[in-house]
Formats: sequence, structure tokens, C-alpha cells
Amino acid sequence: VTLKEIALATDVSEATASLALNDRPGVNADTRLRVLQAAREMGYVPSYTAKALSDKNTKLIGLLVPDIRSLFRSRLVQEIEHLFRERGYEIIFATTDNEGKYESIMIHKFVSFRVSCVILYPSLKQNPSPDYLEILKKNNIPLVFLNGRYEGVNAPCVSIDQVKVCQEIVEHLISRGYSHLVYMGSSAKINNSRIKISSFDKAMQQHGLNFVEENFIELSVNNFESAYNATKKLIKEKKIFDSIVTSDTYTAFGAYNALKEENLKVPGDVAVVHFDNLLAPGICAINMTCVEQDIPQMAGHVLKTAEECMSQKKVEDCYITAKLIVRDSTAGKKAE
Amino acid sequence: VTLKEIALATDVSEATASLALNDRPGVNADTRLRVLQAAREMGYVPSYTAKALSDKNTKLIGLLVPDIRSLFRSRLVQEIEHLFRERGYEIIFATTDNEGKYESIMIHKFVSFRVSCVILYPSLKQNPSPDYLEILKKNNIPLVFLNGRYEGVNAPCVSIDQVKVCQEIVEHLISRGYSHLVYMGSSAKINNSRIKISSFDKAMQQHGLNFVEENFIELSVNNFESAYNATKKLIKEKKIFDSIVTSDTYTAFGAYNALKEENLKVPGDVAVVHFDNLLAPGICAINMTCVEQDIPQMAGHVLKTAEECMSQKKVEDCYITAKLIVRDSTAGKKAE
DNA sequence: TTGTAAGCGTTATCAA
DNA sequence: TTGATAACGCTTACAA
Repeated sequence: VTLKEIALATDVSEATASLALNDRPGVNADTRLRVLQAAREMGYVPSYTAKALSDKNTKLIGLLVPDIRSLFRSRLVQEIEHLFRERGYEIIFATTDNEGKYESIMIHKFVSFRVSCVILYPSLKQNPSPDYLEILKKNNIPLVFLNGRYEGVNAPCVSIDQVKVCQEIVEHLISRGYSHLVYMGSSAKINNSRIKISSFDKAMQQHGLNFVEENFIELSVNNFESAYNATKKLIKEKKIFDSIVTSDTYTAFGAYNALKEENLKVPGDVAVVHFDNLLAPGICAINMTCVEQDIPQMAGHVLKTAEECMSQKKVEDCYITAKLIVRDSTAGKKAE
Repeated sequence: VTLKEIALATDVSEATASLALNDRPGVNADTRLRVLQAAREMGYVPSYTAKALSDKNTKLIGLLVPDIRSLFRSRLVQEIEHLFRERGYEIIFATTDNEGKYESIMIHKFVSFRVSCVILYPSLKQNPSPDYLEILKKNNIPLVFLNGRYEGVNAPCVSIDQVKVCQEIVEHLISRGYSHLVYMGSSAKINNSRIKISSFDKAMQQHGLNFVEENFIELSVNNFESAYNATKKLIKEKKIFDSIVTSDTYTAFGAYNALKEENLKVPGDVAVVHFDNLLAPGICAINMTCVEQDIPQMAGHVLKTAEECMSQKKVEDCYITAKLIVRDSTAGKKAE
């Protein structure tokens, strides 16, 4: 159903019909009524496409995320979607299934849609800035990084304050007697992991310890299985460690189950800490010490940052303080 | 960056530039090269909006879901997004936060976008078919219901075969000695719950038992807390029951924790079964008997159904067989 | 108060 | 091999 059709049906010009439908002044009350009624009866809804073409203002947001199977990400996506929707934006949404190639494809699609802003949760396993981000710049589309960034791209990033929380984790573990930390997570080549690694190292050094490459275990996927296997391997290879930090809940439980099977006590022999705090304690086999990330706050900052970008303001990175929730999995280490 | 700009830059007409960029015959090889190069340098990406306006073929899908905080739904959404993306469709995605009013708003937006198809996971707590679905019909936009439907709307539905799996649950519980079933889930007014209720009743009747209104506990939200509270209330009010079925994992653990606190053994005193099979057993406090829903299969049928609708074929409802996974929470009932 | 006409960025048809 | 030109559905000056 188009404007023309309802103009025809009510015997007015398209211009008049348009004015009536958009509640603009300068239309006879009677005419307006007739037009509105016809529109309702015929089920007329103005074409966004056509409107966007003449308006030049899409109110569309491109949201690209590696995947939403993790508790953290699905909630983050929902929260972002919700906030933007309330502000009148629509979301074009895609996941990359962690495959970098889709990132390029989707960025192009977003440009094609002339979105007002792109929100990008990086998927690529290497850091050198991908050249397709250039296209955004050339088309004047602002970019907001979410929880990680590519280097050399001039765009703000909204993220957890990892430096701070990694420091907190280290302090906590050491205070409980654990001093051989292992971190399991995504490729060290990506910015997010790199920050964690250097933060752990810095914090450890303050205690005369350190966190080297060997203490970082790269998982190809962040799930139960891969963490389970990685932990089994650690034990088999007789690596020295007494605490494991993982990037999310599922991986933490993968590690936990492997430890249990090998008769290592959690806590006691090994402490386990994970990022995320999204499963109610009553659900899990053990209440783990974890990092609570304030998702609504994060989403709020994404909205704020995006809106600033869209209004051409200069915008700064935004780091959100996360909170360490101490529970059972990091109780004091057994005396040796 | 527009066609006009690159036409200007390369000193050809827009028509020629368009032909060159779309790889159509009838363009001098040299000209084509110049155009292509200019396009690359300038970061030209054709406007989807403009293209859609002249093409009349959007390859856009509107996907509307109550929320994606549940494990089941976030996976389902990701799977659907993935399959459609592979087929060249884009997804406009929104959640309704379980608020019916957003359903109306989003359906209008989808029409405005002239999407090729709407996929609707119902949010409304009442069943009478909402009138905004009329607008879809008037604008010739096919609709596919996902996991539930509104009555009186002529559109196919892709869903778990609830009748069958409810029957299976009842048979299983009875075989283990449990005969007083309670189901906790969304409002009985919605189609999905109604089907479960009538299926439970039918299956129970075959054993000389029955499932009445009293056996259905309506949860305002499907989460840990509300199931926890509902279970506490059941106990306080001394209702007779020896088995609880819930609509997802979180609610099942809410019930489980309430039972444990009241010193009821699971299994033994009470059996617990839930829909979903999405948390690795090693994560949970108890390995629960549950209903496995094949999400990739479901997403596949959604794609198939949507494509059939879009090509104007007549389309049937599609029921996907779910599987009962028997684990520890329904082991035999204690002798009384 | 209403209608005409131009423009938004494309594609497609037809002449040149 | 190319370039006008119309068309898609809408908004908005401007003219009537």
C-alpha cells in the first residue's frame, strides 16, 4: 500500500495526503480525516526505504557481535537493543559466528544500509586493523567498539575496565595463598586478551611474581569442552599452577570438572575465578568467585557513546568498573 | 559516497557507472576499470535503500522475539540469523521484553521496512489475535509463527511437538512412581501453555489421573526467582504434588532450590523435569531430566517455511519432535 | 487549503 | 558503448 494509492482513493494529491498523514498544519480538517481513515482501512504504513531516501536520516544501527550463545553477550545484545529501540532506533543485527570473514561482509552491508552508526564487538583473531573499517570512514559512518578494539582505528571503545579488575583478581588470589595463575581465554593476539595478560603480569610483579606467556592458555572456542580439555592437558603435562581464571562461566566449569576428575580440590588445591556473573548461584555445582559486569550500565554507555558519535562530538573511550564477587571457589589454599 | 559522485569523478554517466559496477555487459573494458577503481578508492557501496526502492525486493527479514535472555532463545535467534544470512537475507531484530505493546510497534516498523517476511515468536499474554497482524496481510507480507501462535491468523507455525513430548514426560514420571504433576510456565492464556496443559491432561487421563487448572502454576516471568517463590508457596499451602515440570532450565533450578530448602529430596520426594537442554551437565548442581529441543533443525524449518511463504506456496505447520533426556532428577519415587 | 514539481540514489529502457 | 530519462515512494518548497 503506497501514498499514491491512498491519494487516489481519497481524491487528493500525494502532497496533501502526506501532510495529513504526518500531522502537519495546512490541511483541511475534513480532508485530513478522510485521508487518515483511508490509510487505516487500507493498512497503509509509509515506506521506511522511501522516507530514508528523501530524509537522509536512517535511525538505523548496525550491531555486529561474534556470537550470542554466551550469557554475557546475549544479555548485552538484548540490553542494547532495548535502549536503542526506546530511542527510536532500529537494529540490524548479525553475528559473525567468530569468523572474521563475515565481519567484512556485514560492515559492507551496514554501509549499504547507510546506518547511522556501527557497533562492533570484534571477532577477528588478529589485531592489525582490517581495511574494511576504512569504508566506514569514507562514508562518514561512526563506529563504536564494544569490549575490545582493533588498533590504529580512531573510534571510541566501551569496555569493562580490565586493568583494574585483573589487578583485583590477583590481589585476591594472593591473599588467599594462590600464586601460580593461569588464564584461559581467546587468542592472545586480540586486544582484549592482551590487556588481560599485561594486567595480570603487572599485578603479579608487585608481589615479586610474574605472568608470562606460558601462563596464558589460548582456547580456540570459549566453551565447556575446550576448557575441560585444556585443563586436562595442563595436568597431564604437569604444569605448575594453583589458580585458573577463565573468560566466562562455561569455561570455568569446564576447568572445574577436569580438576575434579583429576582429584584436585577446588578450592584448596586450585582456585577458580571467571568473568560473568549470570547464573544464579543455586544452579551451579559450586558457587564460584567471579567478575560481575554491569550490563545495563555498559549498554547505557554504548548508547551514550553512539549518540555522541552521531552528533559529531569528540568521544572518549569508556571503561566500566567490574566487581569481583568472592564466593566459594577461592577459599584459602591448603597448606602444602 | 553515491553513484553520482563516482560518475562525476570518472566522467561517465550514472547509467554507465551503474552498468560497470554491476558487472553488466555493454561497457568498454577500459571504462569499467576506471569506474571500479574510483569506486574502490572512494569507498563506494551502493545504497540498499535506493536499490530496494527501484528493485522492490528487500531480502530483509523481521525477527521479533519476547526476549533472548533464555539459553534456548538466544541460541535459536543466533541459528536463525546465521541461516538467513547465508541465504543473503538481512535481519532486523527486536525483542519485546515480553511487553505486548512493543509487538504492535515492531510489526509496524517491519511493514515500514517492507520486509520480505516476519518471523514472530509471540509475546502477548492473551490469545485473541491482535489486529495489527491484519496490516501484514494488507501489505502482502508473509508471517511465520515461531513456537506458539495467535488464534484465527492464517499463518504457518514452526514449533516443538508439544503434544508428543508432554505425553512422554507423563509416561516417564508415572513409570517412576510420580503421579501428581505440576507445571510451571507462562500464562495459560497463551497458546503454548494451553497446548501443554491439554496434553498433560490427556496423557494423565490414560492412567486414570488428570491434570486440572490447579496443577498449572502461572509464572509472571520465567526465571529462577519466580519459580523459587512459586514452589515455596506450593509447599506452604500444602498442595499435593510429587513432580514439577518447568518451561526452562532456570525455573527448574528455582524450584529445585526451594524444594531442597524445605528438605524435600529430588528425586525421591519430588521429581523435576524441564524444557531445554543447554547447560552442560557438569555445570549444574544436579543433572536434571529434560527435554532436548533440536535448535538447528528448528531454525532450518523456519528458513524453509519462510522461503515457501515468500514464494507464495501454501505452507503447513511444522512440528519438531523433541527428545526426553532422562537423568538423575526423576529417579524412582521413595516408597511412602 | 490544495496541487505541482523537484529531489533522494538506484536500476532499466531506450535512443544516440 | 554510452547517455538521457523515467520510475520506485516519499518529503518539501513553491505556486495556485
